[in-house]
Amino acid sequence: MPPDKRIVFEQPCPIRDVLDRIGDQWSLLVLETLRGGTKRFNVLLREIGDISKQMLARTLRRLEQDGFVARTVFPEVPPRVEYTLTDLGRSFLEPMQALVFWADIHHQAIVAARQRYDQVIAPGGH
Amino acid sequence: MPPDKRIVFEQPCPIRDVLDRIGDQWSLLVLETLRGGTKRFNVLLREIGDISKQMLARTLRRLEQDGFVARTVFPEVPPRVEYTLTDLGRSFLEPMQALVFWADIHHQAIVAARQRYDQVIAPGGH
DNA sequence: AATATCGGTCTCCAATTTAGACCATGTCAT
DNA sequence: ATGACATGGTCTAAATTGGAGACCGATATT
Repeated sequence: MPPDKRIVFEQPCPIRDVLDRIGDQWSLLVLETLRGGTKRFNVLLREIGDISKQMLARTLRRLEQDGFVARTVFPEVPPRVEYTLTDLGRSFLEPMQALVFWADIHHQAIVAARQRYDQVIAPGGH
Repeated sequence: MPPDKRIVFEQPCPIRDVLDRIGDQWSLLVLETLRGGTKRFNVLLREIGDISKQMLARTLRRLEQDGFVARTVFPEVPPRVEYTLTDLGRSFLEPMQALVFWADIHHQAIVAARQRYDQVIAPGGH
């Protein structure tokens, strides 16, 4: 993202600003995974399954930056780093929950729409 | 996305499947823009402002595919193509609205968190 | 010794996104 | 008649982003 894509009229547009952050491949998924409680880096990595270390590290750093998660380092060997939702992060789970419910309820409709599209529109093309 | 990243245990995981679609740079923004009613391609392009033609076209095609928006072509010259939310698309606006409200309410907290991060954590590094 | 754990970072390569040219067609002003 | 403009895209080349896997330092385990 260019440094100030989210700036409109000299002020950040809240919606754009927030959507730009959580609207990526992984943020929502990480947040959803942390709903289950404090977790270590490698636990997140394994639970999510198909995220790369690099992207998990980046996503967590941005979520930390924006105050959604807190990062705690334990100076042990081997190192231990725990990630946990902040109050802000937890408050975000509520609207997100609504989205997850919606997804559950309407998933079939989406799958059906895809099939219709593949059969009716795709062969002829636009 | 590899063709079947969203397939888990031989069945699509609804949450992953839906989040993978709407969780991209542009889908939520396009949907939010269409909340205002039926719009033509170039109107969307101008209202969103910093999306490229190609990405708008792609995003709209996927939203159409998944049944969120309907596409109507008027065989005029110059061509006219209108995009409008379907019932499914409109039903999605409700949980999304919750997200938008949340963003409005908590935007300041996020901005504050960023400043804290920049001042406290960034200089020392991790 | 070797090997594994842990939380990353780094490099290299593949995939995605962007900017911008281009297209066909018809209307409007010169 | 000629040129500019509008529309809804698509195509290409260049820039950005993402993934796979090597690597690290310190210690415990085999």
